[in-house]
Amino acid sequence: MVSRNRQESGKENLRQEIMDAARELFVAEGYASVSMRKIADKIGYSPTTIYLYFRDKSDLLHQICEQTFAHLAQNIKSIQQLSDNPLEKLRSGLREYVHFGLKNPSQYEIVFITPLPHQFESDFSESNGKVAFDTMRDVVTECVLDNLLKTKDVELISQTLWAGIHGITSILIKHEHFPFVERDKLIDNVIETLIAGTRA
Amino acid sequence: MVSRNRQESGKENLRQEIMDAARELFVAEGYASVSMRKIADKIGYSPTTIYLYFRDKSDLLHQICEQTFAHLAQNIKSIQQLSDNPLEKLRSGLREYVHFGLKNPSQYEIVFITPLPHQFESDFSESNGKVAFDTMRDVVTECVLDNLLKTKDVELISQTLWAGIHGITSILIKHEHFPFVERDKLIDNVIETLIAGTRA
Amino acid sequence: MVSRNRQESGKENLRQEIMDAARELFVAEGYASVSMRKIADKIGYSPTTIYLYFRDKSDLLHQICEQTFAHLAQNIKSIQQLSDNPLEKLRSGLREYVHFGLKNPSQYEIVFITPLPHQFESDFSESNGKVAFDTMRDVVTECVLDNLLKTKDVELISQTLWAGIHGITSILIKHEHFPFVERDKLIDNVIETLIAGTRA
Amino acid sequence: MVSRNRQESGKENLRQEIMDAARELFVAEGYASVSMRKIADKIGYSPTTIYLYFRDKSDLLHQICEQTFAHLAQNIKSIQQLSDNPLEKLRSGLREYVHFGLKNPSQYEIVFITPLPHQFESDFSESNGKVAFDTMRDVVTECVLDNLLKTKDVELISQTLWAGIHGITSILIKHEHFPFVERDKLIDNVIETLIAGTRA
DNA sequence: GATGAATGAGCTTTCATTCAT
DNA sequence: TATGAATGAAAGCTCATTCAT
Repeated sequence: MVSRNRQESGKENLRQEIMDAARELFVAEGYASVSMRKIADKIGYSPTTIYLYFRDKSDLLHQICEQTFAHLAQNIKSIQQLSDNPLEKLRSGLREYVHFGLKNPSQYEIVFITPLPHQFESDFSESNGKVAFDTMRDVVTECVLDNLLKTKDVELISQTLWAGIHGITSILIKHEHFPFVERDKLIDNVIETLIAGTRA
Repeated sequence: MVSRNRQESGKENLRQEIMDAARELFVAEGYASVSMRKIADKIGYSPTTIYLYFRDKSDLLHQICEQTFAHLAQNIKSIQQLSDNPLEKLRSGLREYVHFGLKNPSQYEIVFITPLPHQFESDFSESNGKVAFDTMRDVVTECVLDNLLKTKDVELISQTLWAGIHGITSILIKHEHFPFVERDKLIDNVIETLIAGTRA
Repeated sequence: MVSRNRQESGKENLRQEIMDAARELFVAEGYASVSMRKIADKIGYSPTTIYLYFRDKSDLLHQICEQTFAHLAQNIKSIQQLSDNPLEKLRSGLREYVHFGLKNPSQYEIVFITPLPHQFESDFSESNGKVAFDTMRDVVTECVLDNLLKTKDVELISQTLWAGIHGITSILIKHEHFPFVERDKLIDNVIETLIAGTRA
Repeated sequence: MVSRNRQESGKENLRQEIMDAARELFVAEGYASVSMRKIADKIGYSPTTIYLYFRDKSDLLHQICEQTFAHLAQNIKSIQQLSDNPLEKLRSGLREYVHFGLKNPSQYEIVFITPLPHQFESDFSESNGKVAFDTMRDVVTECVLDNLLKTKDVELISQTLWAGIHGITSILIKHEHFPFVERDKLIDNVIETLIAGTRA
């Protein structure tokens, strides 16, 4: 039942090990259904050990989310810096968002999909999640300033785009067995549809 | 302690009463956080009584979902029948999908969002959820036949649209506290953006 | 380990059974050191069962104390009613107090001796404990009105007397192995000394 | 997080530092409620360090009690030596007993009040507590020899007096929130009542 | 001499569920 | 049909303690 990988993993980053194990379990079974014991079992430590690294269960979840958000925001920024064309920056940012989700499904799920207890719902606006969203909105602003879009309501456009890319990301992650058309084609079509619908 | 409203409510169908109470609680507090006792208290019966009507807690949830799901398919169909214009049928169907999700967030979550214990894993493809999806695809087919869209790939278009409306529905449900623009305006914009991007 | 006495005890008063077991354990090991499991084991039920009769551990303790106080107050009153002479009423009340403690040592200990968590400390003034104390003070008042005592400070006298009878009661209970002189003689001497010292 | 005061305090005797911190915490929160971590935090060391000086938690308590107990016997003796008058020696001894208990309530509780795990059971008769009692009895003997008391039963008188002063000491400690009259006045009255009742 | 890392045992409490009636 | 009584299992969490360094 217990697979000890202390020696193997180099045991240096037990904290990260805990976060990884917890994230996967939270995604697989839901936050409320995952016990501290289950997490501990998964990494081969005692439940008590987790409390050496995290204040309590909700702190553990919180740290996981923040880490993922930071990761996402950073990726999007890096990608966007590769181009000067606002529209192209927008497109590449949207694409990176989806790819990030597909490359890190458990991280994406935990922050954007899995239903969490109410106490966590308000955290979003103060967290790195906001940073990631702001990154995208800044590019929308650029497009608006360049008169590239059919409306100047930056907030409305940004949220619309987010809804779209979150939609495709999450159904691809969650409904693995749905008979989707070819994955990249579908992603492209979603993004191009969103951009086309947003332009004149 | 609990004021019984059996006589008052005059309800004969205790089974339905239980489902209603449970549904409301699941929505308000989340499936995992609702105990059988809470449900029982809400309707003024003992917890034991619930087991006369439902095998266990998950059965109760399952019955609620199926019941509400029948409504989704039916609602979409009804709405679409109000118009002859294919594009209008498409628009009203998309809108109904979102509204249904927002009116029944707990059910929407359960089937489209939440990771469930494996017993429910395959439900989607066999459930009324699929029926609902097929309903939407049929209208897309109509639009394609009328040459209203920029591509004839019905499956690609349908899945793109579904991605979009699932996106807006799920972020509105999950990120309750995100500072969204006015809700109806956002929903409208998503749908119009999707349709505009799908047309010429 | 578990001695079931459900049938034997007539199982009617499980609530009282729990209180008795808990009282004895609290006295023997201290409130904080007694777990709900220990109490449950002692009566041969599961820990969960206790929660059918008491809100939580502190409620259980509270109920035990109140019951004992009521018992004590009632005994003192009954005894005092047997006489009309104020001084005799006082003497018989003091004696009954000591005898009550010695007849019900675990009950006496739990309310008057065992150190309890801070949350319980303020309860005393609002409880039946006050009733018992007031019973004694009323008789002191009678004595004062009859000019039988050397001072008229009713409160001071009452508390002094209480200190004395609590002292003899508690050392007789706690220091069983101390080489005391003959018990009744000692009790009598304490009470007579207190009364003599309180009179002119 | 904890400001170490090793250098600042300049204390060489960590052992004594631990005992002081522990004593204060035991008094404030009760033995069972004080964790080794709390003690360690208070002095700015790790919990592990305590085990370098004490076998375990109960050993720590034991050492504290013995240390303070030596003080009790010594204090009473010192006080009594200030007078030649037997009655005055008796009075000051009684007073010192009460004051000692109130100044060291946790130690007083441990030895005279609290039920202890059986390991401590026999401590009283072998401890400095008995020495203190003997000190008091010797003065009673002096008083009897001087014909100052109404009876010559030294043991009976001594135990009566002990009951009285233990009574006032323990109720003042345990029933902190009882609406006592002014503390020193009450203590004085108890002692004067005991002495008056013991004389003529 | 002192500690960081880790744990087994135990805590109070809640839960879904069963069973006799 | 409905329930009161009871429970096994498990939850999150804290504690005294150990061990390698």
